[in-house]
Amino acid sequence: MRQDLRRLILDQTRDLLISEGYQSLSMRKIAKAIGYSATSIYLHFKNRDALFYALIDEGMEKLYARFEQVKAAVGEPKARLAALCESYVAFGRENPEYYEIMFMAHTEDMKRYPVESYRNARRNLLVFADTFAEGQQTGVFALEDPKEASNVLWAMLHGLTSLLLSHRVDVNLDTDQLIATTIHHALRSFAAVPAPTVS
Amino acid sequence: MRQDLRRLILDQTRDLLISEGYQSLSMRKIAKAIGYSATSIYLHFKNRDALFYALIDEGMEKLYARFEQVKAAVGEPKARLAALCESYVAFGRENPEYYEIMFMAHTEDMKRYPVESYRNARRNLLVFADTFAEGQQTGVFALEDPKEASNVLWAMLHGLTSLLLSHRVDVNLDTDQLIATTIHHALRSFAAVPAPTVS
DNA sequence: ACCTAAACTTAACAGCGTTAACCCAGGCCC
DNA sequence: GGGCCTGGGTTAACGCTGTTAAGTTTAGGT
Repeated sequence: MRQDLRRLILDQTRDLLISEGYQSLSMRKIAKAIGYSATSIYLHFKNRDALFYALIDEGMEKLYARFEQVKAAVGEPKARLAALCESYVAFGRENPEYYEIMFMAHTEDMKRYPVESYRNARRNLLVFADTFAEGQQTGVFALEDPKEASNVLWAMLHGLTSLLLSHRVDVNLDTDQLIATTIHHALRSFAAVPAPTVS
Repeated sequence: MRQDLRRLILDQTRDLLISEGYQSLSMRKIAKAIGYSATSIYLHFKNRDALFYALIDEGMEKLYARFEQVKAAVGEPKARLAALCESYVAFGRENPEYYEIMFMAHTEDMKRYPVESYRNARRNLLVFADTFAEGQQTGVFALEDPKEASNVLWAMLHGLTSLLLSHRVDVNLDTDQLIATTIHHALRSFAAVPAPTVS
């Protein structure tokens, strides 16, 4: 069945991505993994990029599901924002292969990323923006534009996560400590109340 | 002469990188650009990665030169830190091709990045750390470890820069505004004095 | 029984990084 | 001067890559 093979391709590609990494992935390897010829993949995906886009979409869904859980569990905006931050970084560390294709894929690769997928991915940012807007109204956050604030926070979190995943951070630094400190500073920068003199 | 061709390879590779991008770069294209056979490149660089490492080193030098200028021009720690942040992001935007290979190159590609180059690159982080340490003593910054703080700040700046370069930021947002806000928040998170209630 | 359409395969193209083998000019030693 | 080595360069080739064109097989409908 048409849908079955598509599902099989996606699953095997994800497994290969996890086990062997993005770099060593090829259409022919995927073909071998699914037990079909390489060209059969093109019956289900326009090309290599389209296949990866589909995986990116899946990753975005996974991340969103995680955010939904946080949203349901934590009501207070400040605490929820903190939980979202931790959730984002944890997602990246637990699913490096997803995170890489989702947010670290090369510029040119993303040029033809479908608009509807882009909009779907944007939902994740909106979770941040909504929380910012909520906390802005209750006066716990100091910011001008929730949308802009969500991008600022995302940039901070993405910087941390991507540096960690690409092993560019000083090995002498404790990773968990660095994550905690970064999130602490990120949140502190949006806090309405005067911050303490020592971090 | 041996050194001349090495220089020519580096220059042409950089030019190709700028004009055609990282993705479409190949040893054979470089060869055509320098007017030699592809294999001649291997007489000067062990392999493709080594060639890129050399370019990364050049990029790190360029960035460092920029930082040195800031260091010389701005004495006060807080103002200097702000200038360094702006300088970092500006470097990324003005030299996207350098920034990409320096900080956005794929994980696996960096596994064999030479240790001495790594140490050289670290100098750039030290400029941040030194400024933090200086401001910490005079009491204008609230932080525990200057080294850790420099990594936190770097993560924030890198997140912003890489998202901008990969065109992942909402096009409706004004780029300069976003940069200003992000840097403002990043610095605010390290400020010792209580921050104002509105950003 | 014949036609069509879908699902899939084989063969091929052009390009990739890299290696092995070879060529050839210049300098050194006898 | 003849032999030899060496450094800088070459060509040919290997085994990859993504992708396309053409061909094959299979199932279903009339």
